[in-house]
This record gives sequence, C-alpha cells and structure tokens, in this order.
Amino acid sequence: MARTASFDRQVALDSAVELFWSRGYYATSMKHIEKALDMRPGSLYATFGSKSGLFAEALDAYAARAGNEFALIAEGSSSVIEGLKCYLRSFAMPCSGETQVPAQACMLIKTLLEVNAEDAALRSQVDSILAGIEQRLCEALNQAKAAGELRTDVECPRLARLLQTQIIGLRAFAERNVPKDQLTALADDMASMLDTYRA
Amino acid sequence: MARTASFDRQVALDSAVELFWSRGYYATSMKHIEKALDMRPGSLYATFGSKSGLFAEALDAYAARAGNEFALIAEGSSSVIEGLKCYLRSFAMPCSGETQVPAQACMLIKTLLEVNAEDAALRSQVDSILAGIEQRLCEALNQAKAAGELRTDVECPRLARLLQTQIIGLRAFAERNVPKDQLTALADDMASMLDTYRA
DNA sequence: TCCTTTTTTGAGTGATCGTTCAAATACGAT
DNA sequence: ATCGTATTTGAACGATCACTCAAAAAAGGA
Repeated sequence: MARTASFDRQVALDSAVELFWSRGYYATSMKHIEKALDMRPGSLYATFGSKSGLFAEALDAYAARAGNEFALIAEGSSSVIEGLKCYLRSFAMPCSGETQVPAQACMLIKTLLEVNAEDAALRSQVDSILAGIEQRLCEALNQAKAAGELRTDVECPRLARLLQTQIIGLRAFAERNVPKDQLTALADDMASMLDTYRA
Repeated sequence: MARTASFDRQVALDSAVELFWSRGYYATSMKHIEKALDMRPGSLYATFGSKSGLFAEALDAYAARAGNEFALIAEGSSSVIEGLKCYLRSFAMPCSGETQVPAQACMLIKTLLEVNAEDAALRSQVDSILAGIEQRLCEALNQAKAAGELRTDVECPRLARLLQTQIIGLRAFAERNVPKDQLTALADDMASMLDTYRA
C-alpha cells in the first residue's frame, strides 16, 4: 500500500465552515483557505474538487451542526413550545459557553443573500436546506399540536414559516453591534408572540 | 471654460444601486460597473474616487429611495398603524407596477451580511443608516401612540426594532423562490401581530 | 531496506482584479 | 476659427484570482 492522508476531513470542513461563515463566499480566497485548513492547493483540489465544492460541503456541515443544536435544545425542554422559545432566545445570547461564533447571522442566509445567479448550484442547495429546516419546524409544531400545546386551528406549515422568518430577522439584526438587552427584548417579543398560538 | 461632463450623476448612481443591489459588493467588478454606468475608468475614478466610494454613494441613494417609498405609503394610509401594515404587506407583493426589483432582500441587509471587517467604513455606514430607519419607525409609532392607536404601555423604540426585524426577515425569506400565497400569508401574520399592540 | 503507491508541496498557469495616467477628444469662451 | 480647459478614453500596471501539475516526500508491504 501507500501513504495515508494526514488531515482529518471533518476537522478541515469545520475550519472551512468557520472561514466561510465569517468571510462569505466571494471574499474568501484560496489563500485564506490554504491557511485556515493548513492544506496546499493540490490536496485541496484532490479532496474537494474546487472552491465551490468545498463551500458546498461546508454548507452541509453547517446545516448538520445547526440541526444538532436545535435537537439538543428541543430535547432539554419540558415542552415543544418551550423548546422553540428557548431556541429563539438562544440567538440573543452573547455566546453560550466559551466558543466564539464567526457571525451572528445564519450562514445559510448570508449565502442566500450573497451568491448570485452565476452560482445557481449553491443557491439551490441553500434553498433545499432551508426547506428542510422549515419542515423540521413544522414537524415540531405538529407534535406540539398533538400534545395539546397549540390551538387546533393553527396552520403548522404557515406558523413554521413565520418562525423561520423570525429567526432569520433576529439573527440578521444581531449582526449589528446592538446592546445585549435590546437583543434579548427582541427575542422575548418573538417568543411571547408564540404564546398567541397556544391552546 | 471647457468641456462639460456628459453623464448624469443621479442616473449613474441609480444604475450603481441596481447593479450592487443585484450582485452585492465583492462580486461586482469594475468591468460590470463600466458597462452598467457606461463610463470608463478615468471618469469613474474622477467622479467617485474608488469602487468603495461609488458603493458608499449607492448605499445612500438606496436609503433615500427606500425612505421615499415608506413616506409615500405612510402618506396614503388612513392611520399610522394601517400604513405600517400596508408597508409590511408591500414586501410580499410580486412587484408594484412595471419596474422589476433587482433583489427581494434589502440592499442594506445584503451589505450588512456580506461586507467583512476589512471594509469597516461600509459596515458602519450601513449600521448608521439602519439606525436612522429604526428611529423613523420609532417616530411613526410615537405618532400612532399620540393618536391613540397604540396602547399607552407600548415601548415604541422596542416595537420599532421588532418591526424592523420583521421586515428584515420577511425580505430575506422572500429571496427564496417561495409561492406568492405563502409570502402574503407571512406578511399577514406579521401585520396582524401589530394589532396585538393596538389600543 | 527497498519498492510501490498515494499524498503533499509550491512554483507556475492565464485570467481578472482595482486602479492609474498620458493621450485624444470635445465643449465654451474669445 | 482658434484656443484653453476639462472630460473621456483605453492601454497598461502590479497584485491577486482560482486552479494545475510535475516533482518531492512519506507511509505500508515485501
């Protein structure tokens, strides 16, 4: 046999997420990537194919991480709705624990607003990931309704989209350097808006 | 005297807004700008100084236009709150009239999420423009409260931030290719949320 | 230890980036 | 018409872009 690869694919992807989430797609050069992943062009292109290929994998890695975080909060909550409110409020926290986040805004939304028609593949990838998140929210709301937490006339898909839009807005708003208490008040307003739909 | 400039500065800026709003800052090259404004490098640099200088002026032009549109809707409404609800719903419309918009998302938010720390001047410019919009919303709400449209216990600055965040989220969400009826339902949900604060 | 196979390296590719500037051009005053 | 001045033009700058590939390096099997 022969030489084995010296890098860890998942570690490299995590670095790529950090870098792209922070700098966006177009403003991240291969030089940045080489330094952040500690890999040289040959290895990078052999492994990920292209800059956009790496970005695509980073998007999926980000989505997987975000999904885990949501599941974690949902699991640790007494009810579905409480979990969703807690999830909303989590985006107003400075940063849970010691790890610093590269940007307040969601990487998916940053990509959705940044990437233009020439990179249609990335656009549609983001679109389908967001659709998946929307569906997960909808399923959580269905579960809440089945548990009697929500009024029976609530349209779950519609409320799911409202919820997703609230999160998008909150995280984009947080990209500004706004006082922490204003941010928590904003998240509280959104969380209490959920109570409107309660049974 | 001597030769007079052959281009109209405001027309050029409008083209720049259209171009930058559509393609973003980093993905717009000077070649794109030369073609869109029909100007050659010498004239461009003599007039606007640099790519970032042109972008800065385009941002201001965009903000002025957006302010006018808001004022127009506010003027044509029976009450302040009705005007705000109408304003919210306007972002769910396909496009009012014949003019096509280059992007659904707000150019200010696209810029806020795209531009990174190396271009701090643009970032802080966006930040102050957004703060100005927030204040305008707050003033409108104060006016509504004075007219008895809002409960007396409503914190107008806080509600203004909530409103701005709703708009941000709605317009970013609309960047996806989502069915029109879903979008109007979303805007309706946000508009009716305003009723919660009514007197 | 040596050989085979795979990975890693980094110089180099042409293209494009934002920007400059001297020459050509055209307008207004005389 | 001629001149003086400001504008317009487009070639060219060095830097950087995403990407390629031949050579060097290193791991596992013999």
